[in-house]
Amino acid sequence: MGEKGKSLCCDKEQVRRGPWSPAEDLKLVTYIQKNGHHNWRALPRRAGLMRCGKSCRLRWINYLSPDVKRGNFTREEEESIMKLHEALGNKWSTIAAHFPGRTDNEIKNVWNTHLKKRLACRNLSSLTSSSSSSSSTTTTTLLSSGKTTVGGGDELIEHQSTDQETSMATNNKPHEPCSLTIQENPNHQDSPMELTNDPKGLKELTTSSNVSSNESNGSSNSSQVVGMSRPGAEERQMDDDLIDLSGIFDNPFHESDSDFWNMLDDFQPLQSNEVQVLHEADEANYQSSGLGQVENGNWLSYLQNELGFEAAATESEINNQEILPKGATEQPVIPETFDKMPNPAGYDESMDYFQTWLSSPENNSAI
DNA sequence: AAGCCGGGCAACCGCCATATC
DNA sequence: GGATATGGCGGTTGCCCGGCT
Repeated sequence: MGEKGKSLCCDKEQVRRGPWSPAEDLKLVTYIQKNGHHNWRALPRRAGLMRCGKSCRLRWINYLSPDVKRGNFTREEEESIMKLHEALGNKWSTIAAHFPGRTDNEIKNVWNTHLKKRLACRNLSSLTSSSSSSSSTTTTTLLSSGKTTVGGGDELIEHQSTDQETSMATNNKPHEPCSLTIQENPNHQDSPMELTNDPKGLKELTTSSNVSSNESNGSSNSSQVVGMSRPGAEERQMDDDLIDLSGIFDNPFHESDSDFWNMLDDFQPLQSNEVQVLHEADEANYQSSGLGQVENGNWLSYLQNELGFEAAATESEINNQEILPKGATEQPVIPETFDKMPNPAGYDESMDYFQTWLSSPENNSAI
């Protein structure tokens, strides 16, 4: 290939770009659940998607895979990321390897949007405090706009870093301009905590291992909160090279705000001995990818039923690697309107969108 | 109420590494 | 060993949404 490095997996004239629609998501999930993803380039065509293979891969890895941990980063995760970044730099995939269920893209985003600023503030803070005082006293003040709980969204925390925090702020990367006032994520916790003038309470605020951050939309499903807290966590010294978080992320579905994932949650209890129909050649890959660890046959069937689809069942159909609409007997037919489904903003927030879309006579009849 | 602005994040782009022929 | 195909990674962009004026 003369143009090494160029992504030639797709013809830009032919592929769809931009946000993924629910229908596309479903197609991708359906296909991968049935066939695995041994060949990303061929996948979109076989799955009936007008997408670039790389786009499918990214969508799967970063969002649709059941292995992806949905939800917010805990304070500990954030601290771990900062430490790892200090040691590894922008090796996002390496950093992500320490956080099962977290993707490099997600960690990269968290770093760029939150942690980089926080670190900059800490560095600045440490400079300020070291020049003005040698005291190691933590002087955290809290400016509340009247609400009494964290999570109300209005609290500003003027934060001078602790010794522990400043000790981590050794990154030599350029600092972003920032003030010493940090807008704490209003949802940086699992449950409201009373704020008083009690310094102890303030300390808890800044060190609690139960707080979670980056709640993207504020609706937290308690069943999906993945606690990283453990006794003495705040004093825990991190391994420089390896942070073993295995066993912490055991729930493959962690979208705290998405009915889509909630619905999938509902089907976990239904996971059964249903045989996963796989192409033989794909099975090893499928299993080694970890996909096989999560038996999603039932929720897949549910989704397919919701859209009036049923999975290919016979060997020939499987070899054809296509999902057949109900009633179709030959070549797979992806309803035209299926691709014309709108992509409403925030569809992620409600799986009802599938039902709503289906409830439309024209859409339903298209299937 | 409407417009503006900034933050957050999903997705894309281009390059590199590795596998395969 | 070279050419090509594919996967993977990191940087960046652009859209959406909530808060502010």
